[in-house]
Amino acid sequence: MPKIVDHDARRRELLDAVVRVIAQDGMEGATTRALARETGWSTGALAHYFSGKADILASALEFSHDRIKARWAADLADLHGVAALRHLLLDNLPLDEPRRVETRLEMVFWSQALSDPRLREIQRTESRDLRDRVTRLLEEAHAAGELAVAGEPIAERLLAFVDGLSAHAVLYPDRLSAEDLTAAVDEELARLRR
Amino acid sequence: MPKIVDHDARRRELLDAVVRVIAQDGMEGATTRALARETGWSTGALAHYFSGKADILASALEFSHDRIKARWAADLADLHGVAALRHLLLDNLPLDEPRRVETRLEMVFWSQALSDPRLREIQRTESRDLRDRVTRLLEEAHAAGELAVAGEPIAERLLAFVDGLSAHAVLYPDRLSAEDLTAAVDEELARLRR
Amino acid sequence: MPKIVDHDARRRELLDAVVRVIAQDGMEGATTRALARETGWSTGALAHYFSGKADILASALEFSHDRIKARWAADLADLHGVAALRHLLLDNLPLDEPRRVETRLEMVFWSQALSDPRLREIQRTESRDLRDRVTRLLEEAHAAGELAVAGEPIAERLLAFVDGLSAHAVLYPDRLSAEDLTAAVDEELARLRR
Amino acid sequence: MPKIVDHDARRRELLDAVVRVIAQDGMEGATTRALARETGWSTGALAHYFSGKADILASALEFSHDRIKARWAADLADLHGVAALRHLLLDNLPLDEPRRVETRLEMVFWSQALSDPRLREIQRTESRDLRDRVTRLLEEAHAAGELAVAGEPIAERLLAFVDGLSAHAVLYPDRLSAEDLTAAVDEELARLRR
DNA sequence: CATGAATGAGTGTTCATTCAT
DNA sequence: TATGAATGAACACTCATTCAT
Repeated sequence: MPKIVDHDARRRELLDAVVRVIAQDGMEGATTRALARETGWSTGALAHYFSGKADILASALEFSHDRIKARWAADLADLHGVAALRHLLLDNLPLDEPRRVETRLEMVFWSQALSDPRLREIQRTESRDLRDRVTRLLEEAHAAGELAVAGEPIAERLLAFVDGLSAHAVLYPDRLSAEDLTAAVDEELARLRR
Repeated sequence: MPKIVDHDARRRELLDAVVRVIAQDGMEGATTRALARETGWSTGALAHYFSGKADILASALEFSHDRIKARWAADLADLHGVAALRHLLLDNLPLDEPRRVETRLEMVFWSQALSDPRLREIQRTESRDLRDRVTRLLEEAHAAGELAVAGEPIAERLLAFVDGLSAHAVLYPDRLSAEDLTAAVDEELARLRR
Repeated sequence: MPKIVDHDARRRELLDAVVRVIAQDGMEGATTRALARETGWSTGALAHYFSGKADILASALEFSHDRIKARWAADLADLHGVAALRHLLLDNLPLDEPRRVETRLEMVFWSQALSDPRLREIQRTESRDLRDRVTRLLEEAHAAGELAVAGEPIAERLLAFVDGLSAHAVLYPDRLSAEDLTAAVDEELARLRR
Repeated sequence: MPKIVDHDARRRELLDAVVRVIAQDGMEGATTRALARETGWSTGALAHYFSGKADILASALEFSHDRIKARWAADLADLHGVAALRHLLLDNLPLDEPRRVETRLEMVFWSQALSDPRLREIQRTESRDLRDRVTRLLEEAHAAGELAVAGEPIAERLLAFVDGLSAHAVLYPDRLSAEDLTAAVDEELARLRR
């Protein structure tokens, strides 16, 4: 009997390394050799799990999103209304190193998505899901009397704000500390209460 | 008798084409050959004006910023306070095709800057200048009684918001129209009046 | 308790699949994976029966020849003189699909043999055996008064003609039908009668 | 002013080397690196003259055919009837080293053509042109009273015979000398006179 | 015996750069 | 100045082979 590998588990293990490389060195640094080196496997090994580089990249983006959503599922299970909303928004900010990696990855893929329809579609779907989730939380909080307003346009702007803060925070870390980011979100939420 | 060329004028002419290619096809599409083709010159010709590809890219980023700042110098000359502030913020949004090109370019360079210190430094400087300019306009408007508040942190957040909106607008054009973007800025300014 | 496998029978079973792949997709299509897939076994299984790819290819060539010779042994048992000769020559032509496969295989190996001494030696031996067999049949027919001439040079030319017809027939199927091929051989034999 | 290269002349120069490599080492030996080495240029240089390896191979086949046809144009200018026909048929045989190279090349491409429609089409066209040319020479000789028969089927068989002889001569050089090949053609022509 | 995961050298190709003209 | 031919390292990818299971 040959060694049997859990393909999905191995893919996730590989993609974890791929995400690190892209976040660290950008798309130019993400050569197949560099990816193989970071995974600890040979270049040929990647071929068993991905159909090619485009598949690796798209899978890495999906993997990162899946991991984030799994975290939300765990973290938001017991939260509701504004508390849940706040948690979700803060989770989208580069407040610690793992999330700085996520933000950097996301920014690299924003750029790629501008000229790659497949990546753009992945991000479109993910972003819409997040917006809808925020919209629902806004409405939940509004129904509970926690917020004075709700609605998709507000969700839209909140997320744009969060993404703008995230980008600035990783590009200009001396200008926006974790506290600044948290305070910015809290003040936005405070405004929505009025 | 050597041909006399206005180096700086030629550089700007070349960089205009470079900016178009990067905004259109991303960094992967910006090969030296593609850049040369778009400029209408040969690859060797670019070598007379730039020390290499890294120089072309950095120069393209600076060129785009310079052109934007020149536009501000012209547009903001007769504007003051909130009117100037509003114009500046709206100018940072992809409200028309030329500025969509600028936003796309900027996003490509955000990604590059994450792993390229030289580009990051250029953006750092430009971004700080813009933030300081916005801070001054806020204070000017506050002094004139147009705004209830002012200060660098507000400038910081305004610009983060504008960049977040810009990114979302080019990535998800069906979600944020030019009117949505303008309305978002106007409501932010309205809030600052209270 | 190891499984008992008839090695030679298994080899022939594998080689039958190998021959199909080579005849169908050429040498470039005959990757170890493609061969394994067609055999229905894993790549590793082939390693138990062959020392490597070169061995697979040489064995495939020999296998095809062996199968052809076994067919002759059966078909020619009761034939003599010109009748046997005619049968043998026609058997070398791509008159039906199985023999088109044989011709295609042979042509692929002609090409390989030009730069592979081992394959060339196999073909040399097989071709000489066939030529000698044809020579003997010519002499048998001549002795029986069926033919006016005999001799090795005639065998040589007959076989060159048959191979040329075979190659043309598979390369340009619209130019040489099965009937054309049969007629060509029959006219050659008719000439030898005079 | 840059060095200006006659692209077509350079292509022919490169293809001459490509033909040598393929005839010598077969298709497996014709790696881009090996081709570049034989041409005396770098691998990148080939990219200036060919769109890729498939283009190199197809061009090499066409180049060889063009060179052969140019030779015919020169050699057959003053020949007519059977003399022209004889010259043309003998020219198709590997009677000397340059034509052994041509035969080897042709055989490699026969094999490739079996699984490559583009190459097959090139050979189809060339082969049909040659057949038509032979048919015309047969009719010319027949009209001049030099031959007792003529017609396309005879051309078809003559060329199949010549190709079969060619293949056997390069595969089994000890069995068919240049004299044997010449004699075989001459006897075929003698038969057509009766 | 049989598997298929893993290897890494080798492939065709692209590209920033150099430089003779 | 400007050209574009030429380079050769680096790229993504394939493949015959090995081997632990």
